[in-house]
Amino acid sequence: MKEESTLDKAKDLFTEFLKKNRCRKTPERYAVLEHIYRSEGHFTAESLYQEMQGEYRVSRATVYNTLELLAQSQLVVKHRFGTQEARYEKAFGDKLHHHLVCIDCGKVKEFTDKSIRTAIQAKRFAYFEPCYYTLYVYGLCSRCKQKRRRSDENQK
Amino acid sequence: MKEESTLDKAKDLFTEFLKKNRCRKTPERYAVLEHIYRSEGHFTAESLYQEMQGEYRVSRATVYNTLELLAQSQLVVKHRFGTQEARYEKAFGDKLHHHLVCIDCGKVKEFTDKSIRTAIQAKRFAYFEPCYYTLYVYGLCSRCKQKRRRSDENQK
DNA sequence: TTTGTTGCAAAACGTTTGCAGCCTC
DNA sequence: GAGGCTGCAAACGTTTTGCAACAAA
Repeated sequence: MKEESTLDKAKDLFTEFLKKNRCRKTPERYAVLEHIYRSEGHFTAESLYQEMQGEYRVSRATVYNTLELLAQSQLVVKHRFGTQEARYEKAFGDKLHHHLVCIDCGKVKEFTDKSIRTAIQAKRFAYFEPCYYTLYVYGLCSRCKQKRRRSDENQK
Repeated sequence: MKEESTLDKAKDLFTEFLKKNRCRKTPERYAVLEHIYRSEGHFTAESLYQEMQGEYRVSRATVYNTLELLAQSQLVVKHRFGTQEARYEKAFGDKLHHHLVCIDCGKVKEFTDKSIRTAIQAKRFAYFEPCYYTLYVYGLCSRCKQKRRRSDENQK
């Protein structure tokens, strides 16, 4: 039995999703999916659009449209860390993780925690069927914490 | 000893915060705080602005400015449930809670869970000082789940 | 052949900003 | 009195939309 790469599996899942929802399998949609699954880390709609320009010609509209489909099919997670711009990341094949967001500089770090994950996944809801979840812990990164301390001292 | 209302306590905390950050105590800022703490549930910057018009004349700019200060002082939490518009809720005096967000209709429900809360609050980070956190569980509310089931059946 | 999808540009939307005047401190 | 804050309107950046052309089914 041949081993399938994460990208291949993601493609299969996307195809299945498109079929189920009677959407067309356009090359643009697969190009977006490929680009995302070949890259690492977070990205924005605009950064994705820019990066893809050399490689495959897609319009911004299609990028947004495809991201919406990928989010619906849970191949991508859409984040809003308090800023105006939405940030995305691939959701399949990666370990589940949570996010630390610095309230001063906006930097985002990831972390994992088994007991948190277990507690959340154990939860059952009477009239709600969970699909996925996001946990953002807001606070100060060490750099910004120091900055604040310094400016507090100056104000005395 | 006189009992202080939640609103009074919130005002005191806000005053303290303003003093600490060398901001002015303007009537507009307190009007916004009062309105928020006299209302229930979620709101947007625009809905807050609209609601306040009869009661106290504040500009949109001041509403945004004050919401920012209230978020910084943690008297208000700012949420981004995947939509473009930010949603806010008061953060002081209310029980800590998490959110269920329907991915089809966007409706938001609250829930609490002690073991989740405990797990999150127990977590320590090496180079990060947490202030607050948000947990959003995305999924389908019972109504939208039924709707999907029906349309799936029709498509067969 | 049908009609969902595309690219493009314009529009919409929520939010931020610049500025003159006001009012805390 | 100084300068932070206000209201207003214009500007901004992100996302959505309308439309004609295209291509998947």
